[in-house]
Amino acid sequence: MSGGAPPASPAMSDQPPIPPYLEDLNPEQQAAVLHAGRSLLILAGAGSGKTRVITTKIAYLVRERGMDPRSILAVTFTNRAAREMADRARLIDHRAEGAMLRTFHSFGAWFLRRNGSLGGLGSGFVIYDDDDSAALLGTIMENASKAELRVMAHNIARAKDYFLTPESPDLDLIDYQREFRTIYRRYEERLRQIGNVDFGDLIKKPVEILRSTPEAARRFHDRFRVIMVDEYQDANIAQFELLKELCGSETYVCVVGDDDQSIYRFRGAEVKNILEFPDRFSGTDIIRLVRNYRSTAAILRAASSVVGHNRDRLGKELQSERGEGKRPVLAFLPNQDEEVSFCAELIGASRASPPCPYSDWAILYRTNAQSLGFETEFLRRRIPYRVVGTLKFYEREEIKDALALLSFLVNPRDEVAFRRVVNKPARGVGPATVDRIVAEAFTDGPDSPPPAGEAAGDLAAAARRLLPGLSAKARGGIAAFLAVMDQARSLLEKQPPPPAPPDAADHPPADHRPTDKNPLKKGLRAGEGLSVCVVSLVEDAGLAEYHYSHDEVSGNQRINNLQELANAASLYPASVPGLLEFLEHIELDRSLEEETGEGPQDRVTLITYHNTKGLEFRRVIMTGLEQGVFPREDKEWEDLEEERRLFYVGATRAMDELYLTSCAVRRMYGRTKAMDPSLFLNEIDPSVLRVLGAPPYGPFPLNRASASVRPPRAYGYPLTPPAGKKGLFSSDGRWQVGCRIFHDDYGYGGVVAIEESDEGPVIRACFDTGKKLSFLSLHQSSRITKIEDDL
DNA sequence: TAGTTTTAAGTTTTT
DNA sequence: CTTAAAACTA
Repeated sequence: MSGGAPPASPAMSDQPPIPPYLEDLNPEQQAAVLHAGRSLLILAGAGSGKTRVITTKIAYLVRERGMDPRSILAVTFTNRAAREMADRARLIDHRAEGAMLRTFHSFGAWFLRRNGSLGGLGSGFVIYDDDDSAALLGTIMENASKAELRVMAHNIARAKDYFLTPESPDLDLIDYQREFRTIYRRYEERLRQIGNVDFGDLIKKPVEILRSTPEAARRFHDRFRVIMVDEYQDANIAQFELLKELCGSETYVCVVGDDDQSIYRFRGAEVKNILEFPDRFSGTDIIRLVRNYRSTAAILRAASSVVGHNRDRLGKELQSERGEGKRPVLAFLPNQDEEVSFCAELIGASRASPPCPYSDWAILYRTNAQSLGFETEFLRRRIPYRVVGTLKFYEREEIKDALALLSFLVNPRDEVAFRRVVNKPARGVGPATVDRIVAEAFTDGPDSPPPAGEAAGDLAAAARRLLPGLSAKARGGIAAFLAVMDQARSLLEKQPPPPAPPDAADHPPADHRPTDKNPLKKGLRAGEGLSVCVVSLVEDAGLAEYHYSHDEVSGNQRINNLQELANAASLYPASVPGLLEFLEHIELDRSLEEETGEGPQDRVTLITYHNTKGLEFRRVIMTGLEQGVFPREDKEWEDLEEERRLFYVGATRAMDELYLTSCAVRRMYGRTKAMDPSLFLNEIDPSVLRVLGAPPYGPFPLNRASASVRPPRAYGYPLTPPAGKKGLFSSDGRWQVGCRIFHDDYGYGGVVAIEESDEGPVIRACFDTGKKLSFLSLHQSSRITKIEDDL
């Protein structure tokens, strides 16, 4: 680098000399870091080092400009990005730790905990997810099917994305039906009475509060002098409004985005936000980052040619700084099993000579369901993998039940939680009783404002009031339920008064009694902190016993899941704030923490295209490039353009090698369906690809020459036992005692005995999990595979 | 009414 | 093929 002054704005003339950690940046990046005008829009292509610019800028402001880190707010869209940004900024200067780095939603929750009262919200609110919203709508739309409720919940969520209230004229754009407005209004009303918020409220309510309370706005403008937004192209209208309200006249705002990477339009993201940013924030400077440090030129060419077919884009050409590189490989495969095998073979082959770590590989797919095939096959082949994505863990019945108990504990107005758990396990409390309690709790009429403090809508209090008038059965059940809640609450409240920070809980609560009191309790272990409360609640409410006795096999798993939830809770203090923090964390970040230690760290990544944003891998396989899968359905115009951007995002994750796979036939809904190659494949100049195989109907139109390349060999592995091995063979010669097998459900095992019967050989197998299974050789289930012994 | 069996439906993508 | 919702039985 020349060492000359970077192109900075005139105001920067009194700059100190360039610190060493800036010297590695290219001139545009440096300019972005040093920029100090009014507001800055960074148009940053994939792999152009935008995260680096933001983190460096944070460190620079703290270190060179003497800025108080607490006055810096950086907003991202995913928790992963927030964490990574914090880590990287801290590496440059530890003081950057003091900056606030959060997702939009987590920031909204943080704001509302402190300022919610300005909008009629207590600090003890719980965040409703889409399922909870649908459940609440169920109390409004008496006889609607689950599907209808979900559609309605979705529409309301979208209305909030667009910052539309039930009164907004534009509401018709979401759903033109007359009832929508009414239901949305009633939903808001009920949510307000209950005192909880949904996802959309985490953005929308702060905006409303900042607008209606200038003092609050001023406080924020005083505190946050610098605001940065990453992945700005994914901001929706409501988030844009929030950004505007957070910026005072003195606030420096810097947003970073790439219009080609906007992939959340379906969730209300508006590319307009980028295009119109300079109009909305006067004095905006624009810096473009087009040098790509991640991918080879060959990969960028393939990625660009697809997104280049989009009409609505600013248009830019990324310059690779990494040389030409290998041509991406496009493989046409017969079906999805071959696709899975192809991936496994590629990965296997890369482990030869200079072995390539598993973690260099990522397999991308369009829908989460597609991970299944890879998982089973990789398990079988012992290829270590990790699945990135939202965890189904929190969708599980037992977990949701436990969370509902906890939610009700902190907010006794939570009707959704109450309805879910008051009679589970059965306590003889029927719907009629529940309805009476709810009515009693919320009778104060629709337009009387909820009195502060004294619980209007307190369902526990209402239940207690009604107790004498209930039938004996219901009375007993309600009393038991209330007693459980009371006991759990006492665990939270009579904690030692010294404010115990999460990690300074050096005196674990005295009594962890695993099994004492009740012999039926199936040993849920309480650890530290909040887990004591979780375990107590789950056991006393009878949930543990309920699931345990329900069914030996799956019951055990459910107990394990509950145990895992309790373990997670042990990181939080056993107090009401601790519980709120725990619930909020679960609601807002459902990706599980990287479990450290367990299993190998070197693993292949299985991930949806959407989830890859911000990540990079040396080798990427983009799967399912078929019409209907990717792009999904027959999308048109904007929708199709969004799918192209998604392709672009996926392809630009690859540093060194890129593979594309397309199947001729795919199983869907259990039926086999013939597939056409993805439209995107036609949009890539064939000369930039190396093509293996051919699509089902005639040659690949754009590359007849390469199409003649011999198709990949049949992948798979031996199904016959290695010759010359001793052992007891079945009469049909397919099995021998001692041979290893794999079952999709039970895992690895071995054949322990072979008997002959009228219907042929009977194979008796024992699995490593302890499960035993017998089956006829003749009727070998497709779930069972014989595998070669590792000798 | 609770728990079971039968039938229908369905798959984006995420905070 | 899996999962959720309606239908049915004890």
